[in-house]
Amino acid sequence: MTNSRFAVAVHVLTLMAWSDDEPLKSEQVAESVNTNPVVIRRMLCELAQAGLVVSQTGAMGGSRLARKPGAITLLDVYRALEFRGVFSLHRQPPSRRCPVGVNIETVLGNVLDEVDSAVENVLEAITIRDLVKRLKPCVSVEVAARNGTRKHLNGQGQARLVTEKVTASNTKLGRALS
Amino acid sequence: MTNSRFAVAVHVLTLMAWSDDEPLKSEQVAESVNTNPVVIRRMLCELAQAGLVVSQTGAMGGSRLARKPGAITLLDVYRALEFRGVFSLHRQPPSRRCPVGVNIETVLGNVLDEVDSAVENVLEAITIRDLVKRLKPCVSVEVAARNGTRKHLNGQGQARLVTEKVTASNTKLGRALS
DNA sequence: CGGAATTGTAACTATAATTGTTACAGACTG
DNA sequence: CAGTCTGTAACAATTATAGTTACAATTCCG
Repeated sequence: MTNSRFAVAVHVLTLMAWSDDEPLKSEQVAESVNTNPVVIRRMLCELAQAGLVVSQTGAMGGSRLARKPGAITLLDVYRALEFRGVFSLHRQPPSRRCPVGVNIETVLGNVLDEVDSAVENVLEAITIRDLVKRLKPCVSVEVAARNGTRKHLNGQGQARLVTEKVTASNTKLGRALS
Repeated sequence: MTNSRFAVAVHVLTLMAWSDDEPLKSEQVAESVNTNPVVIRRMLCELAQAGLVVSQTGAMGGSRLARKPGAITLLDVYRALEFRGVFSLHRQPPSRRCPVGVNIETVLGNVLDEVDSAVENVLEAITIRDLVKRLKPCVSVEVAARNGTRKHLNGQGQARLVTEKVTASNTKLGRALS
């Protein structure tokens, strides 16, 4: 798959799990993912339709997980994005005058189903909570490294237009992102 | 995956297995796959580089399997086409200023490796010979049906420019395709 | 209430991968 | 030598994804 939709969706949900129940703005998420906020909102709509996140419009709005991270599997994410399977069949159907062409789609379809099942079994066994857990050791290493080289790693952020009022942007993840 | 390269490659190899050792011309294969001969030749080059087929240039040339169908697994095909894995990571790397973004690629990479392994295990267990076997029952049903409706199903082929000499086109699969 | 902040969404453009097409040089057969 | 094929380059067409701009609708807060 040339596409990173799955990776981005998992990233987004993991970010929300990381930030507990605090709603995130699409702009914050976009900054972490390193893309455009509209791309994120588009994806959040899909995830919301699948019941994985809930969003709120208006000032102080944002999105958060609809369930606990342990109750969201990567299979849920995969299905939310409506992938059609790992491989595709022929774009245009093979010749019906050829004894192989006429039936290869059926046979291949069975193979692709087998592959898809295998993929789904793996994805079903991993939850967003698992990913957060896997993330934590990496991050503490990272934080340790960062403490040793504070001058290098701090201060490379662009100036953010954050007021000093206590807002959602001024909480745990908000600070991490700004 | 939006692409049908895998399906086409498997189709091609199955076709060659079906036709035993008789070399097939790219035009014949293209007719079965319902695409352009150059698309087939391009793919045959990849399969040849991977050691799955051998081709011969010149008159009376064509391509055939380099090994017995039972010695070619779908994993061989998958690898020949150099897929990079079932999913991709982010196109552009996530923010290094975000505690999630900075490590999500590592964590996701592990997940994608797990998925890829699962896919490869399935593909490794299926050979081209298996597919030919799976094909055969379908085809006999098809042949039976065709015999009942011969007038409909015959004669819809375009006129082919086949000489009546005994050529490769005049053998088992050649007849089926013409 | 009115203004500011955010999502949802439409309508584009841009980018990238695959697929399809034309053309032709080089290899092989008879 | 004449005719058949593959290998390959070059380019157009198609499709999916990603990015951008714009704006209506919703919600919060003073």
